[in-house]
Formats: sequence, structure tokens, C-alpha cells
Amino acid sequence: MKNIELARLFDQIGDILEFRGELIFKINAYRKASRAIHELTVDVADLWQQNRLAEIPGVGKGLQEKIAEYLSSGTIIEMEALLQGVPKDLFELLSIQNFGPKTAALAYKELGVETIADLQRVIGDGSLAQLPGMGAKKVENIRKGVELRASASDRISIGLAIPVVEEILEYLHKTVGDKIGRITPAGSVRRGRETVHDIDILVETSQGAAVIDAFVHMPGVTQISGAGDTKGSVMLQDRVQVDVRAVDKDSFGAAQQYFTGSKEHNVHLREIAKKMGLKINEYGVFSGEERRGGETEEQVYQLLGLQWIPAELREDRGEIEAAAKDQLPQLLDLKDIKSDLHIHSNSSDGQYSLADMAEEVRKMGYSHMAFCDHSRSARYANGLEETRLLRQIDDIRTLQKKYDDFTILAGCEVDILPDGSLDYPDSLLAELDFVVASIHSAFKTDPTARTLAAMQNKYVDVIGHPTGRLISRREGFEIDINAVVEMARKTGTALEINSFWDRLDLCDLHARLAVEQEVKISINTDAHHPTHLPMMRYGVSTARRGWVRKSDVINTFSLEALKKWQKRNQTVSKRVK
DNA sequence: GCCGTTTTCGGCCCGACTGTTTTCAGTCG
Repeated sequence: MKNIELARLFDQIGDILEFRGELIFKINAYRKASRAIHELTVDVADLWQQNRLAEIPGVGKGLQEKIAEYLSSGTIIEMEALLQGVPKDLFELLSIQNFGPKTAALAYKELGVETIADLQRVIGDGSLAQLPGMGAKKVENIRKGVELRASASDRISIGLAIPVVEEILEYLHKTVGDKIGRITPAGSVRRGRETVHDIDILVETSQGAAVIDAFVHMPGVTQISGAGDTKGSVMLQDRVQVDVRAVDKDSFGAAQQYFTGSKEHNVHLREIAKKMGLKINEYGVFSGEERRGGETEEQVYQLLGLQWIPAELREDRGEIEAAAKDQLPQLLDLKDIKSDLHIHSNSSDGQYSLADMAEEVRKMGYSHMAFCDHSRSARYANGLEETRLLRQIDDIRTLQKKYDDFTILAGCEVDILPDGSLDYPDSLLAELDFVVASIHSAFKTDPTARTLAAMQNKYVDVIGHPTGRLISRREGFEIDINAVVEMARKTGTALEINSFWDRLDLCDLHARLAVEQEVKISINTDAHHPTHLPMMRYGVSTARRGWVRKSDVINTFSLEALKKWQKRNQTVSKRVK
């Protein structure tokens, strides 16, 4: 798929045009198209061949031609010309905080700054500060930007951010709890994105200065970059930037809406407001000078003629159009989850025994669960040989006798082998209550065909972490997600959203693709330790971002409904010949 | 460069903050 390459190329063209001082609207057109292409779940080359490029939002005649040129020749001639007369490392330079396109152009023209090393030189020798419009403080901020780029990673995972958020909320309640009303995370944390750039927290208070003062002095703060009456900005543990904003009661809803974003969602909302003769900002909704509302988010959306939109949907992916028609989906909620169907014990590579882990899962309030330890070929994970698996089934049956309000399914996470066969024979799979099939090896060996083959086995209920990606470490394997979804639909196999924060696999867009094709989703933690069990929330927020409803998710089923749903128990087999 | 329930031309979101300036440009979210 050339989608990512093409999206990056359009982003780069945007950067070059911005550096050259082109009209911002033209630049935004490239960036908007870049984002749309990045989010496509189909191959842009297929769209091109089917003459359907115009269906991509924000892609008009001009960009269609550029896409076609790139796909047919591997390059865009105009890009080569554009690159003449810009710094060698333009894209790296523009990624530096406080060093924008105007400053970059000035430094390039006057001082020949082409690389980050050049920039460090002109900061050091004082020549940058001599340029018109520059001064000591600006240069110092740029210097900090260069430093930051070298140290901090760009985004951190939601699974690392959420504990930090909770710590901050707890601290604020403890220290200034008497001064604050509503308090909520905003930004990408609230939207449940898989990674976040910084953490935004909104506090309702009439004593902003005191709240901000308490915040910037919280333990763990390694740098204070701003502390006023309405906003405090710090670096925590040299790792993540946190902004706290203090807001009046009357504008809390407007601020919550504004700071939750996304940027694209907000831009779209304000376009609508403008057409209605209204104006929205972080203080409220206005008709001329008259303030029409802003105390709650519901008000803000209502004044624009829209249903309130759940934060996870706010990416300008059609949610505003749906809200206008009262057609938003009834999203899955964490409290709808009745089971966790992919749990490991110390029989394979988990850390708790069957009995102890089952007890911990039961404490989550679920009605049932499935142990799915690794199969025999997963040597690195102490995968179970057939005899050990049979013994484990017996152990689970015995353990079940302890409970009459909680059911423990005997399952496995069976490896999909390089040749596409499963790691256990059907006769053994038939002994199990539940089967997750996953790829753990030979990622480059035709993962699509192997996954399609696995789904055609009637004992396979779920495909585990279907793309194999690890957010912080590796791209998923090259898998044709459309083909996988299609076969899942045909065979009645569920696709997993693995809730482990470094996986979140399927991702939000793939999950949406699946439920649009009426494919069922299974959301599981893949827990190897009790502390992993609460990660269910990340899987649920990923599902919500994918427009997934309660009825789409087999973990919301009662045990009876789950059994009825399983392929093996269906009178009319959906199995593909 | 895109796009149309005022438009095929003329729009294209809004504000805070900072630092450099004496009224504003650049950057950011």
C-alpha cells in the first residue's frame, strides 16, 4: 500500500509550500488530503484503478492528478522543483518547537541554515539573534526546542498517560479540592487516542491562580514552562507535558468542547456555526455580542442543531453529519462488558495460577471468562503440549466447581503456523470451549492467507491481535485487512481488539471497517497478570473510536448467547467451502 | 487546492501567548 507514502509526500509538499510563503489555504488543502489518505482503509492504488479517487474527501482534480502521477511513475515532478531552494533538512527543522516556517525561511536566506547542526551553530554564535524580528528570548526558546526534540519522544501511549492523569486528578482533589468544581481530562486523552502528545486537564474554579499554583508545584514536575491565572504548563518526569486550564463555571462546557478537539472536529463545527450566524470559542457560543450558552457541552452542540457527540468520535470522520441527522450510533460502554475471553495463566507465560487469576477476573464483575494459554509451538511462551492442555481442561472443570455465579471457559490461543494450519488438530480444539487463533511467528510469511485459512476452521471463534502491531516497537505485518474482514463476515468469526495498550489491535479505523461489514468484535485484555485486567478500558475506548455498538461485541453477550453465536454450535454452518 | 441550502468565484476557524515592536507577526493548539 502506497497510502502512507503518499500521505507523507502531501504533508511534505505542505511544509515546502509553507516555507515558501504560499497561501495557507493551499497548504491546508494538501494537509487535509494527506490526513484523508492516511486514514483510508482501502488501497489508494485500488481507488485510482477504479477511477474513484474523487471519493476521498478533500481530493479534487489537481490532487487526483498528483496521486495518479505518483502511483504510475513513483514520483511527483513538481516536488523535485519545489525542493530546489529549500534547506536540505527542511522537514526536521520544521519539527522544532518555536521554529516555524517564517523563521526557518529567514534563517535559511540570511544565514544559510540547512540542517539542525547549522541551526545550533547560529544559535551559539549569536548570529540568529541579530536577524530582524529576532532577539535573545526567541533564540532561547528555539534552543530549548532543539533540546526537546533530542530528548522527548513525540507521543506516549494512552496506557502510560492515563495513570499520570489519575495521579494529577488525585493530587488536585487532595490539595485544592475545596476550590474546584468539575474537573476532566480533555484533548486526545479524553478522545481515547492510542497515543497522546500531551495531557490536558480542565478545572472548573473561580480561584484559578491558587489551583494553577498548586498544580505547578506538584511532585514530579521537572520544568515549569508557564504559570498564570488560567493556564499552567509543566513537564512531568522529563517525559510528558501537562497543561492544566482553569475555567469559570459559565464557560466550562465551551472550554471542555474546545480543548477536547480534535482540531479537525472543531474547525468543522465552527464552519457550521459561521453559516448559522454564530461564533464558537472556548468561552461560549455567541450570536453577535450576545452569549447564547456554554455552561455544558450539550448546550454547545444543541445550539448548532446537533446531538451531543461522544468525545471518542470527534475526529471529523462523519460524526458531525450523523449528529445533525440524529443518527449517531449507540456506542459500546465499559459497563456493557460481561467477559474477558483471552486470559493467560502460569501454565504458559502468565504469572498467576488458574485459580488465582480466575478469582481476579471474577472481581472485575464479569459473569464469565476464557483461559487462552499459548499452544505448543509457542516455545518462548511455554506453550502447552496436547497432554498438558488436556490436563488444564480438567483443572478448569475442577476449578469451576468453586463457582456458581461465574463461568470459566477452557480455551486456548492457538498459533496459526507458517503453512496456515493450526497448532492443534481439530479433535483437540473440539474439546475446548473457546478458541482464539493468532499469528506469533513468521510475520513475513503470507499472514493474510494464513489468517483467512484459520477463520475457515469452525472451532476458531476469534482472530487474536489481527495485525500484530506493537505501537511503540513495530508496524503490523502486511495484512490485507479488507480480505480478513470479508472472510470474518463469511465465516462468522470475530476479530479481536486486543486491549493491551501497546497493541490496541485492531485499531479504531479497522474496527470501524469490521462493524460496517457486520463482523463481530471481541475485546480482550490478553492479561498475563491481574494488573492487566483494567486495560479493558483501552480496548473499549478504541472500539468507541471505531463506532462500535454494544451489539457488535461478543463480550457483551450472556454465556448462553455466546454459545449460540459460536460457529461450532450453529445448525446451519457458515463455513466457506 | 477545494468547494457550493447565499457562491463555479471568493471564500476557506479562532484565540492566546510571546516577543518584538510601538500596532503586529509568528507560533501554537
